[in-house]
Amino acid sequence: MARDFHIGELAARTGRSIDTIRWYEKQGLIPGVARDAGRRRVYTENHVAWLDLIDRLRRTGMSIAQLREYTALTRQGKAALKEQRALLAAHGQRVRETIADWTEALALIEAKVDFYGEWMRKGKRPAVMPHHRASAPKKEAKKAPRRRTA
Amino acid sequence: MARDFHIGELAARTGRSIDTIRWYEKQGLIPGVARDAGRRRVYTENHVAWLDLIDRLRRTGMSIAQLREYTALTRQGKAALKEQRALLAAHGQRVRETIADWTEALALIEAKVDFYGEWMRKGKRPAVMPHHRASAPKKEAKKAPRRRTA
DNA sequence: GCTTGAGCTGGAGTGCACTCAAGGATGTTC
DNA sequence: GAACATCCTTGAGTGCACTCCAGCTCAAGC
Repeated sequence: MARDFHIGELAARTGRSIDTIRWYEKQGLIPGVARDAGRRRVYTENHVAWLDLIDRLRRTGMSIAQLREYTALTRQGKAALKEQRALLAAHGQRVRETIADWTEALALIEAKVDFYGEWMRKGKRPAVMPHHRASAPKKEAKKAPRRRTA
Repeated sequence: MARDFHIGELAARTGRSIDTIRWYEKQGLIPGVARDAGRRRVYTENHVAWLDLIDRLRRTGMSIAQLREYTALTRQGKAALKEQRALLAAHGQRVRETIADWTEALALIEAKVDFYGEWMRKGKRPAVMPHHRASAPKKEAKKAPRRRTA
């Protein structure tokens, strides 16, 4: 279909750096990369879509290791459909849990913002800040990923 | 009020490791740590509450640097009320944005899970996977924090 | 045919947030 | 008073996910 292209364009179109793309490939996250006569990597539209998916998963906290697993599964195509689905479903569950966790945290943050607002308006510290005898050790904290500093 | 305690108990009650607590202190995230006769750190109930707040903020992606800033502001008490509020409000905004981002990603993930389900049921790849000509470069990606591997 | 620009490889370096280890002091229990 | 737990400090090490660099090749434009 549409003409293929080199790494610079892929980088521009996906928002990742060239180095990151090469590094991802080395990590096994980018299947089907051809080379042209001059040994340069050649990409297709599919790679753009794939990197977009990768990005979604990364941004919702999937580690490179898990992404590598998932990529390996998709490489097996139909044969590993069940596993692909399971892996994604599990990730979806983690995402739901994290959203719940963040939503809860947001409530606390907003309460504290209100508390400050009160304090400023009244000139003196309001009686109750629901500093919440809440969260127990919460050993099983939700995970969330690091993002590039971009 | 309630008797004070040492670092081991604080660690147990907040779910952080002893090393982390000492490291946080060195980073300027824990004000008002007294010492007993034997130079051991002494904590109060307030420290438990404070660490819980810190934890909330950390888990919603606030960096140590920002936490340090916030801590410094609270150390100034009333004098920096406005800044404390602004910092927290800004963070709340980021949290809201991230939740929105994650929610959007979740929709894609679930769509893909359904897609796999279809594929498995029908035995052949369904026509449309809204592989979504969606997300543009998305240079301004939402940030999210790293979590301890715990 | 030479400059310019994009891409290549391999490997070292970075930033963040811990985490661990060594060697020692102090406190508590029997 | 000996054993053991708990705490102390300093400094080094870890894991993750990039990011940068040196030195090179290749292709295209003028």
